[in-house]
Amino acid sequence: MDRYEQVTELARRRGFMWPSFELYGGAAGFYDYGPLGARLKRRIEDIWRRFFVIGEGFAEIECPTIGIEEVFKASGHLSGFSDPLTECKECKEIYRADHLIKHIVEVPDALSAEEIYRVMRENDITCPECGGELSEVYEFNLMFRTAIGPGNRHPAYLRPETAQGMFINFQRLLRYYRDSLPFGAVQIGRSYRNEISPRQGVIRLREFSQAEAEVFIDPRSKRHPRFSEVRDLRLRLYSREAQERGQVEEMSIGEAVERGIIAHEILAYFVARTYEYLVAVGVDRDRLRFRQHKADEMAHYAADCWDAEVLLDRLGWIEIVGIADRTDYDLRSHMALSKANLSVFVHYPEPVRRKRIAVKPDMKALGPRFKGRAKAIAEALQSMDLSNLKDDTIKVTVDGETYEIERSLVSVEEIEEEIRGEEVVPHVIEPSFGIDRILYTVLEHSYHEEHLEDEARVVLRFLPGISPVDVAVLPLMDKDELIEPARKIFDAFRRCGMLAEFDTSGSIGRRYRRNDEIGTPYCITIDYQTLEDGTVTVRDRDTMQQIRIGADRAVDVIRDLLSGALCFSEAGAPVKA
RNA sequence: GCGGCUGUGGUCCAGUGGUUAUGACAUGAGCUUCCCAAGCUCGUAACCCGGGUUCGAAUCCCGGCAGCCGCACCA
Repeated sequence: MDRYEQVTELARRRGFMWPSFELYGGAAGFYDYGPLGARLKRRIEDIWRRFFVIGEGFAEIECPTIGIEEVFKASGHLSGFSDPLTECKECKEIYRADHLIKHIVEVPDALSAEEIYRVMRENDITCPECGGELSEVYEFNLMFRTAIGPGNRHPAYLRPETAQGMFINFQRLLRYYRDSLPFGAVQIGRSYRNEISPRQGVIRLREFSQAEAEVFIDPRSKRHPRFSEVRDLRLRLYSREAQERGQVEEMSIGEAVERGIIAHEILAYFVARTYEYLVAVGVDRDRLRFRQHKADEMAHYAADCWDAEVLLDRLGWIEIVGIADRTDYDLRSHMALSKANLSVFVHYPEPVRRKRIAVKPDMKALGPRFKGRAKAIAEALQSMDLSNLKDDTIKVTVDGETYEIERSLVSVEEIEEEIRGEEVVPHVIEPSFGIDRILYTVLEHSYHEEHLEDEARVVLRFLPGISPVDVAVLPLMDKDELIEPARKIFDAFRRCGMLAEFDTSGSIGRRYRRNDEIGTPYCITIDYQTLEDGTVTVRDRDTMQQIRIGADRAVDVIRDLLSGALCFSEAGAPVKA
């Protein structure tokens, strides 16, 4: 059994995650989170909120998981997110149709399915495997399609990313942030991709959870005001050039920007924050690197992209976060399709004064004379070069017709104007987190097997605050006189909102091991000494050491241990083994 | 989607065309003043689904589903 198998087996058995629809034989690409998994996921998401919603001040919103067709027309997912496929009628092999005509057509992407099929027939393309006849070309779109209301009048799709929710709410968000850049909005939620063949458990799902931030910035400056906070952070970078050499480089964030390895401060800033977040949820920093996308693997919207990758036992390096500079691609696309103005007026620090020659046609005279065409003629006059305005009569051509206008009907004056700012379409920096993959990584990187004497101890070394259970309360024996005081402590934890488990079954050692396996950081045991002097033992998951503390301090001590305010060895009197 | 391998209690595994499907671990109840998966007693619990062959199928055959490996796919 390799690590992947051990972790998924444990996760299944102890209630972290289960294949969905098992009762009816299952469906690939879907997973349920069990009691411990759902809690673990919530905690991973809550820490994400602490970093990005609270730490960065990005507003969290929640949008429908179903989107109407226009959204994905604009986003490019309707055309760019699908592949033209063809099938061999003989051997049933399936091919990317555009790949088969690559050597004939320069840009097969630009062709429709019908056009590709026509090219294939004209060139007698047959199955590369068996030479059989190929079927008509059909589009396989990775989006799940549905319809709003009865009939098929309003096609809709399950969203393939949460990002579009932030883009289409851009005007509302901009208003919410009182018309000023930069600002960010985030969403944590489900997305859907109808993968052709999902495998590897929770790593490639058809329904998955994303946490995405869309940070709208002024495109004129990609500096970050808090860059100094992360400048000295060192991490492993695997840039395009480094990949050519096959050599990962460790360097500081500041150096990466200075050397132009990461394009700009803002992208680098979020690479750094992503690193901090991943380490804070329990990703092993020695199995974490940031890899730059090569030009040909970039998504259709991205200008630059860095992935956080983790090393997993069976699967190798796996992407868990993508940090992309989406530039103004999305906002411009939505502007073009919706005709809405998705730009921001940015004020200059100082208004700029500028002199300008203004041509003013006399509309009182032009209006009655040219009626409906007056406006077009006036505009033509205004756009004329001054040199054309010297003669007594001015000739203007509008829509192929030439009009003669007396020079006296046009006045030219110099005006001074104040320019206070300009309209810009913001660029978007997008850190996009795959929550399910992060959760699996946390499980695998937390998994430890220890060999004590001749038995194995399996421990999930979750960081405090991540583990699904905060503390277990264990009466040494299943006796009323021990259960009663134990219950009191258990209730005290619950009243304080801490997640405690109460367990009387089996021997104390067995219960410790059970809690090790689900990563409970501390166990409190109530024994006969408790009845005499009111103390209980606290056992530390990682060292298996114990201390004695007063039962009345149990809640405070555990809370401080979990928050890191208190160190275990100083929290109480040590218990000799 | 294609090809190969696989599918037995919660987990790991044994097994056979024919009585009541083997075991370990886990799990439930109980006993044991029991601090690191101890012991004892008694329980609960499975042949992936559908069809076919057969007197009889969990076993053989076909199809489906799921998992693993390879190919393709993964904007």
